[in-house]
Amino acid sequence: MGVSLKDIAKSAGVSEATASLALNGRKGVNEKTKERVLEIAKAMGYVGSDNAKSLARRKSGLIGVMVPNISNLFYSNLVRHIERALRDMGYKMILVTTESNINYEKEMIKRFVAFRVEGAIIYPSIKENERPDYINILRQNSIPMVFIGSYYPGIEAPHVMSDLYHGVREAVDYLYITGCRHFYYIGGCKTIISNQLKEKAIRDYLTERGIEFPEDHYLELEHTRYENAYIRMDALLSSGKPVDAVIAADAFTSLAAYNVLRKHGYAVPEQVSIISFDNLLYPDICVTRLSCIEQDLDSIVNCTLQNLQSMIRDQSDGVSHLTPTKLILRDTTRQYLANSREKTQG
Amino acid sequence: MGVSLKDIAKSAGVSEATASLALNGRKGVNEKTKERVLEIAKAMGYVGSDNAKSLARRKSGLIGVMVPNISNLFYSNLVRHIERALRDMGYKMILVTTESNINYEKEMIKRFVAFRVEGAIIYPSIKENERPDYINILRQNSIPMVFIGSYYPGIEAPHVMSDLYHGVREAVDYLYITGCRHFYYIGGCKTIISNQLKEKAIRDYLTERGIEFPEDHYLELEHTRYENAYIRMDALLSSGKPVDAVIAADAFTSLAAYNVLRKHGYAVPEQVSIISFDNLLYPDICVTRLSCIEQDLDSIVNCTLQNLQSMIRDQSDGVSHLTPTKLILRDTTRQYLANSREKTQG
DNA sequence: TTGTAAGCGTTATCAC
DNA sequence: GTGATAACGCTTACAA
Repeated sequence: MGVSLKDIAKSAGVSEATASLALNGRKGVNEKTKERVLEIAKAMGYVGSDNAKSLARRKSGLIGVMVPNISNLFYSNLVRHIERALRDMGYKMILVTTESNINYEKEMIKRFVAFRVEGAIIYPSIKENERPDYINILRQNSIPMVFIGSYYPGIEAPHVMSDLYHGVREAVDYLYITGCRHFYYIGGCKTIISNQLKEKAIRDYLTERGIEFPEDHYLELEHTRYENAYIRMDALLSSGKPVDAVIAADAFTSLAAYNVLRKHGYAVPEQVSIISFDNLLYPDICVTRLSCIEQDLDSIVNCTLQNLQSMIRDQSDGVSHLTPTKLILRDTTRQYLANSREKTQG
Repeated sequence: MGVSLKDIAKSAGVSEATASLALNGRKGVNEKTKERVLEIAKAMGYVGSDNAKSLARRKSGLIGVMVPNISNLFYSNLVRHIERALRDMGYKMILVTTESNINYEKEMIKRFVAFRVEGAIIYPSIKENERPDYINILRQNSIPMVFIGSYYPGIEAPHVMSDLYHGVREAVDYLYITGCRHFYYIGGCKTIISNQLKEKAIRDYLTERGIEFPEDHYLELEHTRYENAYIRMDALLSSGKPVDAVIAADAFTSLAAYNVLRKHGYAVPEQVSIISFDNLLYPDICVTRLSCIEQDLDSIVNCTLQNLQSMIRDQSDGVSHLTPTKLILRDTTRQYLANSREKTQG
């Protein structure tokens, strides 16, 4: 087994208590003794067991972070931001992924409890999740949690996410005033809250303008992969229905839309505009620089962690927060010419 | 604090020992008692503390996995493979990243020890690492480790990685027999073993053919980012030196090379061939489908874990292994015409 | 079938 | 300054 405090104490000829004080840099230890202990510890490669420390201190110093996967640049960026912030706060991150699988999600929630994390950050991703009460096991063990990016309704926990409703409205508005009238959204399942917000934003805006947004204009993807998006867009364009605006869930989905549109002979953005979510792929790498709705990761992460910290420290309830998005106009949207605008506010 | 075994035992009116037996599904417990305990545990949301279990059982069930970062598709894919395999083996993964920063790497090695992981999988990424002896702290705490993807010389531990030497030789051979004579490599620091292997492969092959591979044909990047690669390639082409073959460290580097070549008016692959490492970006998304040297992740991961498991179980030393790569020819290399080949074997 | 008690590696509270 | 000792939450002989 590993080197233990007992080994160090014995080797230094002191009690475990003294060795512990010395190793933790507490005062009240003779300088000589301290040096000797430290030296021996270093020589023997002693690293205290976090298990034992957690038990004895009654706190683990761990924060659980749950995301659907890490092969997606959006999540891995998010995780990176979180880890950096957590490190600054003196916490260690336990990262788990769910692959959007409800069984894994349940398992990982339990793992958080088993690890006795002091707080949990959860990115919801389960589609068919009418009863997400398995999450309440955190509450039963008095582990504070905050949703990030979206949330499951019915769970008492704050969420921190982009103001998708207004972000999408802003995008739709821009598309509208640059002349678009036939809108489509292509992205994830409607059962997920964040997608419902996007859909509602589009529908509300268009309804105010007297334009329909029929159910089938939301191209719902089981998985938001390039291939799936490609197939759906291909079917749509083959049907001959008019299209002049596409809002897409992420860069890959947008690229699929772009490629299909080109294949069918549409000019982007002259005939059809595309607005993507997230500002991730290096602009240079893509053929065309995507216009997009950028999320403010820094602000989302900071707010999430402030929430969590106050929940941990002050037993507070935490408070939900929406951070503003930013519409970035590049090559897949038409230019706005001031005099082309009929009416600005919806 | 969380719900503890004591709470369950008290609530069920049994001793902690009995509750423990029941919860772990051991035999020798009255069926009625067992049911009662289980029911109460479920109602109270009991999840045993892994800390306490690890201490009591003298094993943590944890495997530490260290990669430079997770925002890179290559690493996140690798991690995904590892996690899946680990799950099947009944281990829990502790994932940490180093950002290729030696201080973080040291910190994370210590964290592995502090967590009392049963084994460690390490992807080396530190450039200026003459004395990586901080890794020996694992050995001092008798934690088996295996390097994956590369290794640090001087550390007694097996490594599992692609046979880069022969993989690159195969690629260079293909380029040579399709007519290339002016080779460049663009990628990471030469101080990293895996890069040294690649360089040696190119130099050895070309030397055998009587072709020079001067030092400055290895375009060494501090960080293998798109932008950096773009700048270096741009400088090279501006210098007017002849180029007709580029081997690049990954998809982004290759894309940079491709874009710069096009910008300078070179036809790919007619005038210049490009071979990338790793088969990652969806072929459809890129303008041009990259020819590449594919690594066999499955085989690397399986071998790594078999190694680790036997080191844990049998205290064996583990054995290093090189897995073959596969040359995938697509649109950035010329076609091989049988009669154009002068001599096949190097 | 159940309970008692020792032990895992620490920290923390007291005496000394 | 230092050393016993209890406690943390659990497992596991061993006894009952």
